[in-house]
Amino acid sequence: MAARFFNTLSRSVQEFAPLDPAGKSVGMYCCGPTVHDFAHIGNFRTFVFADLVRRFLEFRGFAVTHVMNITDVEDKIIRRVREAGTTLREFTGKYEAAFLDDVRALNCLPPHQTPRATEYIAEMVDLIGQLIERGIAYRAPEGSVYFSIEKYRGCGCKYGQLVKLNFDEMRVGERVASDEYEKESLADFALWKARVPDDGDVFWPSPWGEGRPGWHIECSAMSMKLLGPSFDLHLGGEDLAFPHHEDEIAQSEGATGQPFVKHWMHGAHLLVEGKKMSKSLGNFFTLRDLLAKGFTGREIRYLLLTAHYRDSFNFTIDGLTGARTALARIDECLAKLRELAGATVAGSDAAVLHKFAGALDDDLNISAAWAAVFDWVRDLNRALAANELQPAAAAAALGAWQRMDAVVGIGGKSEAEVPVELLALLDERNAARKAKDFKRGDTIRDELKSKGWAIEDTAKGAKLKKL
RNA sequence: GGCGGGGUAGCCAAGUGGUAAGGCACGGCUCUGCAAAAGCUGCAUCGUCGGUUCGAUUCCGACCCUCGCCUCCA
Repeated sequence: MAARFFNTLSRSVQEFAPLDPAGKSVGMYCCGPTVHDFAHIGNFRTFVFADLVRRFLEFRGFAVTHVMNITDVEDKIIRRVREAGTTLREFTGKYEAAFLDDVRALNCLPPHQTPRATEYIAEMVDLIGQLIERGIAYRAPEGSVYFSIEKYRGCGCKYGQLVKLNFDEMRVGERVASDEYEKESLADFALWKARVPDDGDVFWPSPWGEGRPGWHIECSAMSMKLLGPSFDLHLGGEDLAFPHHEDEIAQSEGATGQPFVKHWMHGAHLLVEGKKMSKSLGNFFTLRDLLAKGFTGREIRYLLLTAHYRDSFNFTIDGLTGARTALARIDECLAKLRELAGATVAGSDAAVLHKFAGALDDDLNISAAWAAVFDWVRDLNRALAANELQPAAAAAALGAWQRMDAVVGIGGKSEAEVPVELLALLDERNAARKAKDFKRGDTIRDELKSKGWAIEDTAKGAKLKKL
């Protein structure tokens, strides 16, 4: 079965087939962070979504080249650099490093390339030059360069591929910044922004004067440079569809005359505690905030991966607590399987993999995929409880889990090493219980608990588990 | 105003023209000296009103509510 994804271009679910004639290589670009602050949990939903797409394509045998840009020059960044009295590189470096730490904490596979906008200025200038040459872009008197949507349409290109636009009804220009009044048309957008005093040291030379690139041109220049003028897959948050991605298409196709991206996928936004995230509501969480509350990256990742990527999702602290319990259910089962399997080696249990992968083939139906996993866990638990599972079957189950986990990236909880002095306490409690000195036994149990370890009395004896 | 998503049990969330996956929470049971942990197990008629149909949560229409985009935004 082939993977089918919703393509924003066609507004329908269609089979994913890469441009590569061999059907093997996939070029995938995901709009990355603007590094002006710590990224929040909503941002990470998109990056975890992109990571899922990449992992699933790899699971399906594609050789994916994953590119994610770092936007390290932009209005907000420049303002904050000025306010902080620091340099661009120092300022953005801090948040870039934090971002990369955060995605690592969420167990996202590192993209193969993470280009910084400021290192591709030459490519952007080239691209703008091509657009000017083709008469699609123009230089305004103050030195900025704009993309003309009218001229672009005039050469037979279509503006409005991702979003149905009705320019007569659109409230175009209601929020246009005052420094953009030199545009010929309100719908035009900046490719190159002329240097202004507030930019400080942040500017580059260009044939049109000193300045800096517009936002949209970054992604066109970097994606085409690294993946070619036409590539397979472009992802981002749903808010980027218009204007950012629409403008990327216009700039790229306007310059090259070739189709830019075959398949566009957009992830829906996150609500937090039922509301749009905002600092005043107190529901604005960075990843760091959540880690500081004691939640782990895998719990957060799991929760972000419980809902379909095209539906808005309500992220709550209660949900995060529930995620912890749900993961423990999987962890417990895996631990029992490992114990039973021992050194036995076997292939992967095909039935669960088939269900799991089939669900994801269907436009990444992750909820159905999890249902397959939990049904499987329940069946295994039944067999384990009835002592009916053979070591070979346990090994096959673990093999299947390994393959599924390569997609969901939840991992297994690592078994914490029990300190020897606690093991001695455990032995003492066992002895006390054997002697029916339950009072002493319970005292030790409480003592262990206060040290962060719970006793689990199982049929095979007492075990310690880290709380 | 234009365009596009949603409304399924206490919460999160799949899905289907023939009476509804999974997870969390909750109840019951097993295990236990008691607990805890773990396991098993129980728990909904699908926003409202009409229509089509032998039959609709699933199709059509209207309405209500909600979220997003319309040049800061994952």
